[in-house]
Amino acid sequence: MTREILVTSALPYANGPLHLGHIIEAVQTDIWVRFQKMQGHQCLYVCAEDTHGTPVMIKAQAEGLAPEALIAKVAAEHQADYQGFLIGHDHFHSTHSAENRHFTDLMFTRLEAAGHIAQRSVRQAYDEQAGMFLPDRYVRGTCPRCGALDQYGDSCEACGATYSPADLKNPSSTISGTTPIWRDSEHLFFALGNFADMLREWVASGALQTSVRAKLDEWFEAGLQDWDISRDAPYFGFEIPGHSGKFFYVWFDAPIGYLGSLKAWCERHGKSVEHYLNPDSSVEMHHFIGKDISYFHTLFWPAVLHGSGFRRPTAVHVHGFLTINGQKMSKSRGTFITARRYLELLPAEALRYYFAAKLGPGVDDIDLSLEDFVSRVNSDLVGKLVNIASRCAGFIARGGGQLSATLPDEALYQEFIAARPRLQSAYTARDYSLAIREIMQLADRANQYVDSQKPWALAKDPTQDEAVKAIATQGINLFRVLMIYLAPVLPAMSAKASQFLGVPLSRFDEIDQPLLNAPIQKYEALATRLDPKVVTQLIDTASSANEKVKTDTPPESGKPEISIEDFAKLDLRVARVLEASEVEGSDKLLRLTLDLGDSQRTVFSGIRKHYAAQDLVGRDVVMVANLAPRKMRFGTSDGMVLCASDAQDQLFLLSAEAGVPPGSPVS
RNA sequence: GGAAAGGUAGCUCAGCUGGUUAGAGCACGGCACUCAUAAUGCCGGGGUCGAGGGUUCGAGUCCCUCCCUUUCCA
Repeated sequence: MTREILVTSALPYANGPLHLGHIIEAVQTDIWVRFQKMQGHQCLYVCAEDTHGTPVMIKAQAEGLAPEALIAKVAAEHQADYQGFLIGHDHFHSTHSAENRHFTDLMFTRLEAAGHIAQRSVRQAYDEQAGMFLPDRYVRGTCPRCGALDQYGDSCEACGATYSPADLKNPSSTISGTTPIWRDSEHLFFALGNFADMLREWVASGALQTSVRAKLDEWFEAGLQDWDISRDAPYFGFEIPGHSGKFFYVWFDAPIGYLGSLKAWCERHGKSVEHYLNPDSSVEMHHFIGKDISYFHTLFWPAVLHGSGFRRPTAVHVHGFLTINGQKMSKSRGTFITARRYLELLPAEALRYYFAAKLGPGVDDIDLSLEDFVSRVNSDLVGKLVNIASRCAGFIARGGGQLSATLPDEALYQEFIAARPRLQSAYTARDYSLAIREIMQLADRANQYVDSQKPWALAKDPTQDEAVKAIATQGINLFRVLMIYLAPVLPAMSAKASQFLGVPLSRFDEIDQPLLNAPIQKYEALATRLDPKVVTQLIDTASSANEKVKTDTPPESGKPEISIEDFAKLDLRVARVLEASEVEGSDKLLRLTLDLGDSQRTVFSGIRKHYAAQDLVGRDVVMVANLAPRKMRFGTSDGMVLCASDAQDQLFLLSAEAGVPPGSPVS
């Protein structure tokens, strides 16, 4: 039975380049879509640029562009990157489009008419100089709990506390640097709570992975809160009909972008968009997303769809994050690898293959281990898979370029075909790593077969020409089956293989018949080995390649330049450790008593993991003597000792050379 | 703080509802072969399955405690 399937992956946001985290999601989705198409299903893959909101507006200002110009530029870059990775969107649209406005207005109007929109006043930080309300992330200040400086308005990176910008001490606007004032404004809210029963029923329908479902149960338990969907001007977005000066929050119209893109596709292809979106539509709708945006896609989105008279998603498929060499992607570590950077250095399909080999159906994070990446691609793809064709092609060419009329080992061919249902269910379930394992096992079998038949030995005997050709024909046929199995993952390579074999590799059921009596073309390399040195450059130079990126986002590691006067404010002193003891009730802290020559200080230092208390006594360390005292649970810390840390967060205590009297100033 | 996922050979990972000597790929060592992009095949070394308790005739697999990593908290 032919299924109709609408598929989306999350919309990339128009304020920065795509990185490999975007790509893994696109690859996961694309493989699934290509697989469905190879099953003969009608599968439509749409995506769009997510364009609205404060970050885009600010960035456009910073670049001296109109927002429309910025999003056009970024969207073009994003699409080029997607194409580079062979992502086969049937349509790529924009949330800043007539189609999206149509659905956004329509859905809001319907929700409002049905009583799902509430209105109430919200007090929010306001930047008088910039003349705008500030999202939480645009207010920075001192954490109210731990006192860490320069924290975002919603949470503290140092102690993990969450709060509202109003709780920050010394708040300042990241836009103008001025101190924000607090101002009231009317906001519109989507009454999510109205949909609790509907959502529970939807969740029970099996639309979600079990772990995501468990998360939803938690959210249900906590109670569904109204969702603030309006923002005040100035805001780059759609003005809300009937509420002049109010704009749709970017997260309201972003998922609607799926539908806007669908509508644009339908109009170009003479199809009815209602067919896809009616509540009783038989079309399946699948969303692929990262786990960070689960809430929007598993609660708000189905509720908004349902509340405005549309169908709900068939499934939301959530994947984990991408790490590089086991570490979080980070600009300062150089592991923030942009899609562009990768494509400049390496072939797209190598990464597609590697991601496929590691992607499972769960929400676990996926690690890109560069060393593993190289060996995996080189040995699996080149050493095993491509090698089958490469080692057999010569025998066929010498025998006239024509495959034999029969397979010498029909049973082996059957064994390869027999894997098909297992692979189909693995692909369907997004368990690509399982599929790849199976396929590579078969590739091993194919090499074993050739090895056991030793065609190169037979080739020395002219009377054995037919046998040699038959063995190679068997090998080529096994290769053909494998390339069809891998076609969703390796579309370009399978296209090349298709030319080589002279037949399409576009549907799984093509393998029912072996390829016999057919001419094949001269073999040309289908894949080449990755050079480990080049792969290393992904990281080595990624940080410098991203310098441009760095300057237009708040620096993560780099701190703002300071003057000599700023530096002079620090009172750094050499101090001798008189006593050191472990703090009971803490596994990180040591209590240090420091001698400053004319006085003594008590300082708590979180270095217990790296230094034993008794080893510190007598050492001359460097301390900040004029740091504001901080009250802690265990007492007051009156200063801090300085440490260096490496990338693994190993700490190295700074110490002074012997002979310096305690209390000496450091400058 | 609350919650989730994970911690299995040097590396990346499989191990279903508990059951014979814990697996694969890569890396490593030896042998074979030379058709193939020094590819392939065979053989081998290597793991107290995070730690400690418990249930059981029997636990990587179930229960409890703890440690570590990662993630989520609208």
